[in-house]
Amino acid sequence: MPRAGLTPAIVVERGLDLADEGGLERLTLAALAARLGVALPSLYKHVGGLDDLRRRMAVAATAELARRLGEAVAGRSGLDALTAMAEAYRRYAVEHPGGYPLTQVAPAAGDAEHEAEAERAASAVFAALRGYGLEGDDAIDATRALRAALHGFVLLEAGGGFGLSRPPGASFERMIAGFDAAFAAWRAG
Amino acid sequence: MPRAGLTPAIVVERGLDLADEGGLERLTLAALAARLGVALPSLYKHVGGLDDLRRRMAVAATAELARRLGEAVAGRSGLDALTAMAEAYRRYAVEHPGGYPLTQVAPAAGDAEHEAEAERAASAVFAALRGYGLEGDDAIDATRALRAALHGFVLLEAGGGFGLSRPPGASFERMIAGFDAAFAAWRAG
DNA sequence: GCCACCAAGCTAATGCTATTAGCCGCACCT
DNA sequence: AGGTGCGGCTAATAGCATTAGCTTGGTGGC
Repeated sequence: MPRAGLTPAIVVERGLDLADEGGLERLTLAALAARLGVALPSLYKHVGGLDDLRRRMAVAATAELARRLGEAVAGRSGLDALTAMAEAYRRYAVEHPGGYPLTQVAPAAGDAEHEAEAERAASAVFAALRGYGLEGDDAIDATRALRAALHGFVLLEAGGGFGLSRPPGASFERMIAGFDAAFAAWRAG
Repeated sequence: MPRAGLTPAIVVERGLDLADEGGLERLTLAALAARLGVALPSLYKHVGGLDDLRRRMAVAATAELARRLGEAVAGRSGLDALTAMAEAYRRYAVEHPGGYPLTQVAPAAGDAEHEAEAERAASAVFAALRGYGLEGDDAIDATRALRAALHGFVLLEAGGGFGLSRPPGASFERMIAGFDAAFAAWRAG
């Protein structure tokens, strides 16, 4: 019998595909093994189990999100940076409905690799606010509010939490414009 | 053997307790049956299965959230209403970490009971914005932004997504203040 | 070119989960 | 007191993750 030629990277990649297609609940070792044309236990030669697979997927997804966010804010500032970052954020979530939720699970304590990627992603959000001149607690509060709004928006959109009355993209743009104005006057908040 | 005296309501209630203690992943029919002092298949006399249990829990949790939000906005307006509603929202999420996520899953198509409760909760959020004089798409966008921020904030807080550097409550207050200012100037957004 | 080794695949077995089928007895209603 | 329905039970099935241990194919050393 010919070997399948799997590697941990391939397993993680196909796992992300599977999650994007059917949601994270459908990510099962059995389904993934079938997708890869391999018996279920064979996967254990490449990943440590379902939990380990999910962790690796989270690291990969977070790295990709961080990369896109970093690219979006590079060379931009103010509303321009904020808009580009937010659009990149939402686009990633729309394109990767299975991978996105993994980018927002907190890394396990001591998981340096995962923590580093999560930090990179959070830094890109933070960087989009650099032009607003916020410092200390102001900057922390602003970053938290922005992350919360982005996270909540894409989750509600993906979950069908918004009605069908108005395109989500329009509401998203308006929300970002609202944040731009709020950040400009943040110190008075 | 003495009867346990279960009802669907009791099963749902204990299920919510279980979810609040260990998270939604730990909500298993086996654990719930053990908690209720009953064999696993006995639960099927009261709920249709795991999916049905989760749906009933979602309805109950959403009803409770809607009740609290409705009470918070009653007799208040403007920033007062916004703050009270937001505090009630966050408090519910903190007190019911297992039940809260269920309040934000979209009802199945045709599930009138679930839809009605979800509508009640969304209406309470909407009602908190009444004092800002927003209409049409402006009101839709504002409600979506507020819901997104509330949802994202409590999820990130519960998931440990925020660092330990600053109390989340302070950031939450600041976020609400930011929304108050943003809604006051929303039409210009 | 052969051989030995290692890793990648496999089958088999275990235990946990949900679900269904079918049995039994308690408690209420007349 | 008796009948009946409902709420509990045990048994059986199927899907999942995980572990153990076997087999074989590809590759590097000689």
